[in-house]
Amino acid sequence: MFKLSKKADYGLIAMKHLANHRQQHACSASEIAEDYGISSMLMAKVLQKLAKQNLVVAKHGSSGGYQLAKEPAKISALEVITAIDGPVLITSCVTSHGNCDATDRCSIKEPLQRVNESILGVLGTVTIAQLSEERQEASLVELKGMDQLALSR
Amino acid sequence: MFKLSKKADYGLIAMKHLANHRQQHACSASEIAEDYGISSMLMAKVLQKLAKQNLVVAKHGSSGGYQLAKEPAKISALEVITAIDGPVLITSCVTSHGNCDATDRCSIKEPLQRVNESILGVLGTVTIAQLSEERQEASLVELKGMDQLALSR
DNA sequence: TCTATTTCAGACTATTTCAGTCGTACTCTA
DNA sequence: TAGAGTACGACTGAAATAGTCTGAAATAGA
Repeated sequence: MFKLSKKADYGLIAMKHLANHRQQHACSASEIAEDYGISSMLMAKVLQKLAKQNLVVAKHGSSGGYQLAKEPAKISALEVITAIDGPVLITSCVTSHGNCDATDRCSIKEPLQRVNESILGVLGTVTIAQLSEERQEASLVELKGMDQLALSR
Repeated sequence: MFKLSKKADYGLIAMKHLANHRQQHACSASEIAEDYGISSMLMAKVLQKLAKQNLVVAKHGSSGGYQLAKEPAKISALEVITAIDGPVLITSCVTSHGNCDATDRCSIKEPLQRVNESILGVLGTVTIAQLSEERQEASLVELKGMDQLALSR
């Protein structure tokens, strides 16, 4: 279809949680998992992937856990999603190694790549900070403005 | 992940093909399928779905086939994709019936919905006509401009 | 009216992907 | 050094997807 994987969802939730608890101690995977009613095993897995991409920092040992590696405003949703699910590719053709068996015939590839970039742009624009600020007018208006632009012509 | 299904791909390819052969006779499913090296059974299935949503018109009988129901410029990629894969929903939470079992806790839903709308906007902007015009400067520039807008801030 | 061609519809199978679990090893801190 | 935590890969079951098959109805032309 055209959906985020659940893991990516969880990743975004976790990032938001960490953003809201920046000042405090590191949050353990199970702590976050409990807050949202998700299996702690699974949340741990998601956080591991985020840690591998240096989006969060892991702190071992007792009273350990995870913390954001950067400021929430400097982490985009796109980064989180790609960290977990790999690169965002709208079609399988789009990738560089031509696994599209109709390379020359599949004439739709090139324009779709452009669409893909647009979507990357949208996802890249949204930051964790925007997700976590509860419903501050500024960001919502900004996003809304963008919608209209995209729709306008 | 975050990909179009192959069927949606095929759908777009078929629509483009039909757009390029508008003036001529109706194209049969197997004719299109052969052109792109896809199983004709599968292509038929895809076209059936498109016909059900009134994006193409089917003509039964010998020398029958499919034709576009509207002008290529009036059909968006979004229409084609939703016709085949159903509504585009970035998260499973986003749907109206709350199948997100953490409705009140999953605080990420609301901002993601906004992102979803942006993506719908992008897909709704791209028309079959734009896909089929080989590489006419105008449309490319327009799309490029949109990318930059989305990326800029 | 007969036949060939083509769409239509839905059931069916196979394959791939995804979600989630488990087990074990490693790393800190108290 | 014990307990709390991360790290990582293998594994399983379920669900979505891709693709096939069959039998029917519609149409054009001989």
